[in-house]
Amino acid sequence: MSLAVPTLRSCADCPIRYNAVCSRCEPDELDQLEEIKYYRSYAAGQTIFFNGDPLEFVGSIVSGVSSLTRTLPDGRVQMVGLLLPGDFIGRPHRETIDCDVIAETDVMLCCFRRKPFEAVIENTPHVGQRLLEMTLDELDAAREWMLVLGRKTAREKIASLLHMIATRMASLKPGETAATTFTLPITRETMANYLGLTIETVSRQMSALKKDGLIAFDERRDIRVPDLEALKAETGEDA
Amino acid sequence: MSLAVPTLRSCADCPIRYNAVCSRCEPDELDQLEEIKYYRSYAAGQTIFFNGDPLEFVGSIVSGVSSLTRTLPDGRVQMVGLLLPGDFIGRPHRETIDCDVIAETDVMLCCFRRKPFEAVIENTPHVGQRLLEMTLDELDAAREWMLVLGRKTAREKIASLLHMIATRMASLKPGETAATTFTLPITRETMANYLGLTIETVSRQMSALKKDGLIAFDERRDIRVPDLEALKAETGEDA
DNA sequence: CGCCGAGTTGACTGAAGTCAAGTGTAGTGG
DNA sequence: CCACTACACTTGACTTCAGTCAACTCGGCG
Repeated sequence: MSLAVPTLRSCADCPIRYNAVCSRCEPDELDQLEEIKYYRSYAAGQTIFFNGDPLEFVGSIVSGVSSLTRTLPDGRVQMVGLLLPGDFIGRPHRETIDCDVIAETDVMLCCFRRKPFEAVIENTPHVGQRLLEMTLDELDAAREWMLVLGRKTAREKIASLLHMIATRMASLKPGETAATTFTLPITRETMANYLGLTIETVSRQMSALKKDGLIAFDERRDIRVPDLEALKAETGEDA
Repeated sequence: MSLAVPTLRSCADCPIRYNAVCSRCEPDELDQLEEIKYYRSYAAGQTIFFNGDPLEFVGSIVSGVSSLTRTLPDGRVQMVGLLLPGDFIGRPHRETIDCDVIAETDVMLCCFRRKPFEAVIENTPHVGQRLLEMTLDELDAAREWMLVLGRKTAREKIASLLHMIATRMASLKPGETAATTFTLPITRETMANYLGLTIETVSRQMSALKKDGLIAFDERRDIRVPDLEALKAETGEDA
């Protein structure tokens, strides 16, 4: 399952030191975590956990993008979470995992065996407090997404996803202003599973938004948004 | 806003003593909470918080049912949470609330002003640990609901909601075996808002399930489920 | 008694799904 | 170097499920 494990690194120069579950830790708490941590790597497309797997470890995404999906017996798939660097996988005091966890890109995890990690939560305040805050943020995001899934049209769903990705990308390079260009990190199928649509509908709505001048692309994954506000007006969230 | 406030009661004989945010508290922790708690009552239909309101208190539902909803500018509504007795309203360290909170039935809340409650979380372990566990449960429920909203048919959505309410109600009164009879705590419109459907579709699917013998009702809100397993088979979750 | 709101039912419409055929690109092996 | 395959994506024709609009019942209440 794992690829080559990277050379062990110290928490001090970890890229997610200040937004992961460990971000509030005092030095002595960090020492406790450092004792039980280890790294694992996964290639794009690999499954990190299958639904029902025993939850032997929990951990943080150090780099890459991972998705949580649930599948109905007849094969219908719904993505229920998108995990970025710093996000947490697994939950304490749960014996098994109840969705598939898939590496959408190459992923590196900082793992803790579950039982020792539960002990850390019992014994130190800051890990549990940070985990509570992160879980509340995830709950807010999930509720936002329920509105998209339950009440938006296909066109609005696509516009919402593109607008979310565009603004997130734009916030990473704050020099640029109105027009934004980015490479979609996910396939049409992944978009469809996120939005509760079929790939055909995704494709048609992408073409329609292109025809209407709201987005532009030649290479299928390289998207240009000439006017972010115009795209936002298509999400249904604007008055 | 508030109706007549009930006579103050002690935590010892509180109906949600063993499943609310305080359920893990040691006697001294309970004393701390008892010092800052107060009760509020709301009539069915009242709004407890409007979207954007300052979050001055948090608290537990002692009795009744409350909903969380989000609304698009053109009026489309999506319910994003259904809170039953023991469930928690509000989140620590958040200045405002980002959805509407509505009393679906008469509701009694056990409230704590937010700032003192945050202090309790900092100073005692068991409130934060229990709140983390409850929030993780809510996140699981939200993800389960994303699958319902994104991928299920109208009939499967209705069956899923009825099955969920039947099982949750059953868990609240552990004396009865398989609670196959319950009173729907919500209107058809509320059901529609929860399921991402119209009231007409809800009504039609309720009639269809009734015709197929999966549920029975004369009074529109008093539902009898003769065979919980048969209902579950209609949710799409059974193989 | 008439009004109102909750709910039901019917006729029709339309948005998204299904099925099918196609393009374009990348990789593989003879 | 060119088939051959595989995969991601697009497009078209048709179907269907749920939405829209409208008429109706039922019960409660001033």
